Amino acid sequence: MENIYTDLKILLTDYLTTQKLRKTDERYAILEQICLFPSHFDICMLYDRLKETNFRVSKATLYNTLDILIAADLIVKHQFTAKSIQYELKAMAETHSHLICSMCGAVREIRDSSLKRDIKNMKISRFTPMFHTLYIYGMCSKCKYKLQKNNKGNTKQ
Amino acid sequence: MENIYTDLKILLTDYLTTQKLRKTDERYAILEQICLFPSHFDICMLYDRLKETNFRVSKATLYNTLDILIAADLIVKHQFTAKSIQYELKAMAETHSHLICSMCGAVREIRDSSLKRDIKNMKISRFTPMFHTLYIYGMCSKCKYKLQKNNKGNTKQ
DNA sequence: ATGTATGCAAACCATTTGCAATGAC
DNA sequence: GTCATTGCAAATGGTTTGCATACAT
Repeated sequence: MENIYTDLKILLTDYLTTQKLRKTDERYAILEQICLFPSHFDICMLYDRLKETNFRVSKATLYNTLDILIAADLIVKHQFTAKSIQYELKAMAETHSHLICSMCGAVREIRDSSLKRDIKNMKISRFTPMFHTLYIYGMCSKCKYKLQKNNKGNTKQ
Repeated sequence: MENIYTDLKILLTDYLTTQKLRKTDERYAILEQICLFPSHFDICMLYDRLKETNFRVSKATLYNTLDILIAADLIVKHQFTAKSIQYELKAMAETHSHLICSMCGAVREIRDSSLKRDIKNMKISRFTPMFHTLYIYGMCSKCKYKLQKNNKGNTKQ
């Protein structure tokens, strides 16, 4: 599982080299921590995680580094909700779509290989697709259950 | 074209009535202006538009009202980019997906009825889908052209 | 030695909140 | 008359920026 970092480390080094950017400890430490997240994460989660493991990195550096990782095509940015941006390893994001509960904000992933294929095969003029996100908004079973329970009280609507 | 407002006005009235919310002039004026936008809009655009037409409405009321319109299922929220949220009439959003240029941020719409159907037919356990968004990120032809032109200078990479 | 990267703190800005005044019911 | 709604201004909080210091090259 951790060996995804082994691969991405090489890609990062390649990118930093061709772009003439510096190979700092912070950049590798950040990528390493990102590889340990099971899926999405936000800046705060990453910040806290780094603080309690290797070494603390400033927020400014985090934002800067995440932009580099996006440019290097290693991670992607999600905006499921207005509050706080979420990130994810691109390699992981490619394998699933997202179910987002409009009530509680919970995000779940689902595999949908056939749909992915259809999207990839779409013919689009004057546009070169690189990456896509499919967000399906709705209600998770927990919230639906809560809602039904609440509605039992007012049967006359 | 404007008669979409005629329809939505009725739906809004229904919603406000069942939810025991007040039918204020502001709420109808806001919905009316929204119906005049050809597609996406943000709070600022709506605020300016209202100021130069009917009457000025405060930002606080705008945010409040948009939340009601979302709850009433008349509009949807988009987060194409981190900066500023965009909104769109739900009836319009259902007809297309979005192409977003990662370089210049331009958003274009494309119709994709077969894909929409596939997504609707997906079987998802423990989740009730209400609405979905497909964002395809990539490069628009203008930016691609610019990039190619720039790269001609440095052939040695 | 040079100039990029980092950390800190201040700035920014869209959105939210608190509260007094207004107006729908 | 009551209480939801509005407008205003202040607060919030995630993200960005400016600048002095640190360090990769």
